[in-house]
This record gives sequence, C-alpha cells and structure tokens, in this order.
Amino acid sequence: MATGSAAKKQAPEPLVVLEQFLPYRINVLAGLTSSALAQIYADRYGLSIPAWRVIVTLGQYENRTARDMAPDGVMHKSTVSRAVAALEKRGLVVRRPNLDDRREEWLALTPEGRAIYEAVAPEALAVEERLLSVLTPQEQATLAALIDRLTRQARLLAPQDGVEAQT
Amino acid sequence: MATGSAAKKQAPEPLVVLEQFLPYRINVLAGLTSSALAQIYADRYGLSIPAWRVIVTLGQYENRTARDMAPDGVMHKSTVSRAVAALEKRGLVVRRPNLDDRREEWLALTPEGRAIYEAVAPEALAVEERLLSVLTPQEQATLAALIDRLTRQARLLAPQDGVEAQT
DNA sequence: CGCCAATCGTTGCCTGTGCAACCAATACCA
DNA sequence: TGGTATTGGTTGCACAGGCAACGATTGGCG
Repeated sequence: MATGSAAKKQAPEPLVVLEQFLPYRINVLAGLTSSALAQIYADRYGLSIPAWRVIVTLGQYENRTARDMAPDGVMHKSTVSRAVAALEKRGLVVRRPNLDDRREEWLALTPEGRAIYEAVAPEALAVEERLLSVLTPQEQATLAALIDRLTRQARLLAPQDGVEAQT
Repeated sequence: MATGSAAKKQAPEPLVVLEQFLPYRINVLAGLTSSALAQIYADRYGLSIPAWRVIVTLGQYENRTARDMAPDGVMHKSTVSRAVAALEKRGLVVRRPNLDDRREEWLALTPEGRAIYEAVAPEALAVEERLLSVLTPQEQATLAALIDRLTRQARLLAPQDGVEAQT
C-alpha cells in the first residue's frame, strides 16, 4: 500500500484534502467576509452579527416580530431574543405589543436605530462591492445561482429545523 | 421620498436586502454545511470542527506542528492548542518534541486516531458529494474557481489576523 | 366548553473560542 | 557576546450563543 516513507512525509493515503474540501472552503470564505464586515459593524458601531441582521431586517420591513428575524431558523431564537434586548437597551429598537396575539411583539427601528442603519448599510454594501469587484457581473450572477442551489440542497442535508417541534 | 407608506409595510428605502447580500448568503450556506457535517463528526465521533481539521490535516501529512494546522490563520492558535490537547487526552494524537527547535512539537495520529480518521473521512466526503450532486462537474469547477478568487480578495479586505470557524 | 398541543419569546446553564498576557526557546544584530 | 525581538504554544478571562426548560398565550379538537 502506498509509497512507504518516500517523498515528503505524506501519510499512507490522504482521503481528504482539506484545502479542496468544499465545506471547508466555504467556511473559510464565510469567516473572512464576516471578519471584513465586522470591522465596520462591530468595531465602528458596536453591533454583533445578530444585531446587524435585526437592524437590516427592520430597515427593510419596518415592523416585524422576533421570529421573522430568522426566516429559516438561520439564527436561534435565543440569539434573536438577546440581540433585540441589547438593541432595545441602546434605544435603537422599540417593541409594541401585538394586541391581536399577545405572545408576540412588533419590533421597529427608532429614529436613532434608523440613523445607524442608514450609516452602516452603505458601508456594508461598499465592502460587498469591493469583494465582488474581482468578478464580472456575469460571474456574480452565476455565483449567486450556484449558492442558491447549494443552499437549498444543504437545507435538506442539515438536521431538520423542526428540532424543537416535539414537546 | 419614495412611495411613502404604500404597499406592504416596506420601510422608506430599503438600502440592503439581506437575502441578496452576498456575505449573508455565504454565511448561511456555511452554517448549513457545517450543520450537516456536524451530524457526523460531532454527534457520531465527538469531534469539534477544530478537532476535525486537525485530524484531517494529520491524516494528510503524517506529522505537522500545531502552527501548520492553521495555514492562513484560519483558526486561532489558542483554538488549535485546545483542540490538540483534547485529542491527545482522548489518545487520538501524540506529540513528540522537536529536538531541533524545542519551541514546537511534532504531532501525529495514533493508530486510534487514524482509525477514526479513516472512518470519518469517507462519511464527510459523502456529505460533500451529496451537497455537490445538484451541480454538474462543470459547475463544480466554476464554483471552486469563483470561491478561490473571492477568498483571495476577502483576505485582502479582512484584518490581517483573526478569523474564526463557525461552530 | 375544556383540555392538550403548539407557538412566541425569555432565561439559566454550559461549552467553545477570541483575546491578550505570558513562558520558553530561538533568531537577529550591534 | 549580550540584549532585544520573534516565534511556538498555553492559559485566564470574558463573552457569545446553542440547548433546553419554562411561562404566557393561543389554537385545535373532542
């Protein structure tokens, strides 16, 4: 089996080459982009990733419930809960009870929250743009489509989101 | 200013649409693939992501130092340190002092470690394959190339050092 | 109508990990 | 040669976030 102890200290038979393993490469890319963005929304505005997502979602939809912040279970509900609590304490988000269903609450940006949103969003978009600047528009579209298909497939392979469905 | 308060409770002017924001989508995909893989190496073999990476790297290169486990600062050195310590305690990895430079130590898989490697690796590859099964070989190559270019670019935009792994 | 199940959101607990300070060993250089 | 800078690796500290149990409310079905 294999080449014994020749060449360059390669193990008997390398089954996985990490640098070519797709999940690894996606994770590395995700980490790098997160890190690039964190320079902006964390360092400069004191926003965590969950907080940033809440802000952006509310900037997009005006008012939403906490559950809507994590459309596909992308964030855990406890994560959302704490992010919203922090934003509320900072006066960036307000809650109004939903009188039709008092289990949930409406969330919305305060003027201060919207101000931050309008400051951070363009900067985030600028980072995205610099990132994508190495791809042609054509390639960007291709990438988006591929990511979509992979994401759909990954959702099938990942553990069901209804994990907490059983009491 | 835009359409006022028409339609569907859209905010004044949505600057960022989260679902189309590339860093977000990459992060979501990364999270899903990690989650799919975690079913295997975490649930079934009790390996964290850092531990998995150490095992794979050692399966690939026989012996390496701890620093080699994180080629581009992909993992923080403290993360590697603790992962190695845990693997050593479980008897999956051994350390030999490097007499030429006693600051570092050589790492290698024990027979038990290699056994786990040989059990986990094929399963991980199977997940990758199921993931990629929605793409043609052509598309897979395209994706790999695009990810590479994005990763290179992201490395320029990210702060020179710390990047972390998704859980 | 009444009871059980499901849903929204919060919180205590615990693990993982980034950060920075630190130790030991080596490299660099005047 | 001696002193300082660098590097490999570890560890205390703090904090984020997943999990699960919980309270409150609502829905569904007999």
